[in-house]
Amino acid sequence: MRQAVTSNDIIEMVRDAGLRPTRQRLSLARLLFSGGDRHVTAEQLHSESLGQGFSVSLATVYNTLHQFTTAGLLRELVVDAGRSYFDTNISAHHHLYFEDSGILRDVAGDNVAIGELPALPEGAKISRIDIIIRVKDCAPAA
Amino acid sequence: MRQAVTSNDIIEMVRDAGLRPTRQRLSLARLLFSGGDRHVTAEQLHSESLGQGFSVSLATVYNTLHQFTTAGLLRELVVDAGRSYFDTNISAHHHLYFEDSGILRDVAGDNVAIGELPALPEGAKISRIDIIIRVKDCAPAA
DNA sequence: ATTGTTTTTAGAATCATTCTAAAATGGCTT
DNA sequence: AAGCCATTTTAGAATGATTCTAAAAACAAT
Ligand SMILES: [Mn+2]
Ligand SMILES: [Mn+2]
Ligand SMILES: [Zn+2]
Ligand SMILES: [Zn+2]
Repeated sequence: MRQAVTSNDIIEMVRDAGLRPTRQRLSLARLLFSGGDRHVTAEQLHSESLGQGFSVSLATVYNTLHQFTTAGLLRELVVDAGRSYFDTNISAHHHLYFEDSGILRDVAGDNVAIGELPALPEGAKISRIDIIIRVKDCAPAA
Repeated sequence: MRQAVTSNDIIEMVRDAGLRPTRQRLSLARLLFSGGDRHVTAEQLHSESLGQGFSVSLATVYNTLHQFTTAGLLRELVVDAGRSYFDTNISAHHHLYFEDSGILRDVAGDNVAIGELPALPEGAKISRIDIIIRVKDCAPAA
């Protein structure tokens, strides 16, 4: 399980990722990992931080999100051209995407079965399979 | 079948899409639909046009790609943050994406089975299901 | 405290895409 | 053919998310 709650858990998590537990990284990690799983954009996380009264630069938010992603603490989702979401749920699962509201919802990974795939070229390895179910909220976003 | 080869087929296709068969649209349509299926970006199609000696503005390439997409002649793929691909294959199928080279390859639609999905909210409709198998070409791109 | 490394930051730069407003073209009618 | 009006194309500016730059701040180790 990787449900961090205490300050020490957060510090551990960042340190284990090979990153210095700086004030900014710890605050962002707390926002990301202290509640349930989330899907956030850099801008969202940035304004959430400012809202909570602690200021980080947007550049640091981007740096941190990418560092966490490289360390395997986050997964980057491409669901909409020109905007990246970061997912705190790194287990195998897929997504429901509400195109109108921009909201993402998880779909359990075992709800999808993949049959035979074409043979891959020499030395190629599947790095990930992304499944996005695009939904049109025919009613205006609640 | 929608394999267009003759000039008349191309004109028909554009006209049936509710668009005037202008020189630019016909030339772009010919590039897109005269060979086998393709996955192109706006930039790619634009420089391909210039390469063939007929000049279109990039704005027109974007306009045309979106108009063709709206008309159902193309499908827009989001596979990489910050770059849109347009797919001339509009039948139900999925994609293999070579992350290093940026190449897309089709995967037959019946190679994938989707189980039960979570209940959708009132009036919501699935508009599309995108499956992207990301491949790391462990060897340098051929 | 000193030093050397890592991190943060403001602001500039990038880059795909969209927008704007003007010029060109197309389709009709006379 | 000439005139008219709607549609299309276009160059260039604008946008917006992201990345880069180079300098200041924070950190860890001595
Ligand atoms: Mn990225
Ligand atoms: Mn688009
Ligand atoms: Zn998720
Ligand atoms: Zn395809």
